[in-house]
Amino acid sequence: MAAKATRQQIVDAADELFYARGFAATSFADIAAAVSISRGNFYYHFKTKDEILDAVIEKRLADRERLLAGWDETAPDPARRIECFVRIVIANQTKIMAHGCPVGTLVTELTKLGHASTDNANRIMTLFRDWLTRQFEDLGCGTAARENALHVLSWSQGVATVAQAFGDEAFVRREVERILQWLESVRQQATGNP
Amino acid sequence: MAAKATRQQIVDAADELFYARGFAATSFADIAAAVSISRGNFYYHFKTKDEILDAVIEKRLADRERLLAGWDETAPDPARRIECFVRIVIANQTKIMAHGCPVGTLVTELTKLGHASTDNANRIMTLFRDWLTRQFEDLGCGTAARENALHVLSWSQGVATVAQAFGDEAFVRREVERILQWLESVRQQATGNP
DNA sequence: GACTGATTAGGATGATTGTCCTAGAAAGAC
DNA sequence: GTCTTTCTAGGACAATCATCCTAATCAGTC
Repeated sequence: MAAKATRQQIVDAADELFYARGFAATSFADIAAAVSISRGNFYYHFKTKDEILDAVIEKRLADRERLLAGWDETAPDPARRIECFVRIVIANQTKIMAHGCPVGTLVTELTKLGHASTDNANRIMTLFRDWLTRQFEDLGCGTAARENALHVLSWSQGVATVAQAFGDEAFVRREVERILQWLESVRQQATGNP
Repeated sequence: MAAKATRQQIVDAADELFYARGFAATSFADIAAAVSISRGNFYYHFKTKDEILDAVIEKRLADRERLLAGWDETAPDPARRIECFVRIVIANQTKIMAHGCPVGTLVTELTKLGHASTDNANRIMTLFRDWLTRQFEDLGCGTAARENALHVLSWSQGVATVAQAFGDEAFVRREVERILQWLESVRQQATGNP
């Protein structure tokens, strides 16, 4: 139980540090210091840095799956669910302006490093893409569902990058309004409902 | 002259390596090997790694300024100039799918590193933003010019990130068509011309 | 209370890093 | 041809890193 707690603490700390500083720039010592344990103890739980990375990816994946499943249950229709997705850039605005998108920046970094876990990290991107595709299908978009899903995903990545660069809150709000307006027009065209 | 050539070679090699692997993951030895010079010779031209980074940023900035100035001269109207900007994601598609946007990924990395040259790198982002703003102003968008500029910039960053993640060429083409359609509607509304 | 396995601490190791130094080669001035 | 400046080479340095190892401590069982 103490072990479980320690392991969980390590993954949580690594998750935040990888997000804030990047994977490569975060050292064993950094994570150990954040959890207040020794490097030796560290090695007992994770034999390599790549193992921690994979654990962090699994955690992030599980977190996002839970988030999406929650929206599937609570939001009444696909359009509202997509809106939930869109609004996370406002909910997480402060963190995004400081460190960008947790998913996009990790994939970018691992790709550049030629890291073996790149595909693994990409599973989170794929999760978002497929979930969004399902929502647009439910909305009645048919074959355009996947295209629209990638459009929303791409939109979120762009907003995160520019928000990080300029730290412009008003920009984020305007972009959310803009994409929601687009979403509404897609919904009307797909359903025929006003 | 030999010195100038060597220095230029170093900057060019660093530019490519920083793009392909990232700034932190590129070592002195990597750049030296790419140019086939010794680390000692290296130090003669650049005293610190940060100096190389700043030189690379200056080069990228100058390259982009030249690119934009070229469009200012060759393209007949602001809408066509913005279209030139949009189409670079197709022209550079292969590199973007491999390493993302050279500007966006650098800013993201330096921000995470808390690097002193973050603001410096952001000057390239700002260059794009201000140039795009000028184009939308010339188009007659008035106060919406800056908002539209950020929209296009954000669009390009999102496309680059998703293209890098999924390696989907068709997605890039569709997104270009989409934004050009939007651009056309903005132009019509701003100018009143068909 | 002794025993066993899980957990922790902290130092050792070898590789890599950015930085620095010194000596020699090249090149141009006089 | 000598001299001075510019350039190049290659090794030395301390710091940092991921990784590994060994010994101590803890918790639960008999």
